[in-house]
Amino acid sequence: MLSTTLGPKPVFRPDGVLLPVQWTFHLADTLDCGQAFRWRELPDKRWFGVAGKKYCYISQLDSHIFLEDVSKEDFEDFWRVYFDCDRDYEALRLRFSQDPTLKRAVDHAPGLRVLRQEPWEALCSFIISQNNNVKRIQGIVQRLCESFGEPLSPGIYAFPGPEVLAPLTPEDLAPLRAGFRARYLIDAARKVSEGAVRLDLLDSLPLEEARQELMKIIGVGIKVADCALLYGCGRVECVPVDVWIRRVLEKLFPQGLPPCAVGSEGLAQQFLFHYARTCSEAFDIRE
DNA sequence: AACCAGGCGCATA
DNA sequence: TATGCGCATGGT
Repeated sequence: MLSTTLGPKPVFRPDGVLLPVQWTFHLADTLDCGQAFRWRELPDKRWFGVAGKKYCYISQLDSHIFLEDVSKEDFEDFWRVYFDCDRDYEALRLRFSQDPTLKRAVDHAPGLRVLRQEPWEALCSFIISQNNNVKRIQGIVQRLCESFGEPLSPGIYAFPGPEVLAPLTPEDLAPLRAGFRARYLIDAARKVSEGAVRLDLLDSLPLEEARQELMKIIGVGIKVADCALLYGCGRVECVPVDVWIRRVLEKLFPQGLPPCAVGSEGLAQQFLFHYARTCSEAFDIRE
């Protein structure tokens, strides 16, 4: 599904980068659908977010997405991958539309994209996500970055690396108010920084081995592992099953996801997750 | 004031 | 293998 025939190319200008909306890219659906936790919509409707060691302001225009003050180099080296720009989402939409139920989910948010985040950042974010809600996940991640992340610009902080968190204690993390998840973050940081868990192998390992590698970490079960693999390693064949997806699968796909989703099940999952959460009466999956 | 939130670890059978 | 419970915190 990777394609070089995406149509209009990005336009590089001195004041930023323009992405054609023919790529099917909707900011709100993509940045506020529970896959990343560092994006905020500002009062002027721009979105601001930090990812890795980069940050940017983005806005949704009629025919383009505008990445403010982003250089061609930063786009090519970072945001292009982050925003999954080399995937043909129009072709994906057509393929998923072969199944009537999946089509409804895709039509509900056709501009939804699955972001390719940093593995460590995705891992930590979804450790924090367990038995938690999106608002509080966002708050904990923000305090984590403000407390321990490298300053990129006044008031803007990178996500702290594993080597920063590894020597800390749960008491050090108390200001995050992460609760029982604090010791999970520290265990993850220690094992990753010591090399006991190898994040660099996750995109090439067979899926089950990649899962087991992540599940060496206390507080990482199959769901958190699958989230790290899908959102942090581009493993789009991987389906994190949370309570929402479990209900969707039970009610709508008792035989499993349809053939048109094979190989991209994780992407299908994201459309279904978003549809179930924002349009539950259509699915009728609540009791 | 219980119950829930993109789960997981542990005890028990 | 399969349940059920507690877990920190904060919002309804």
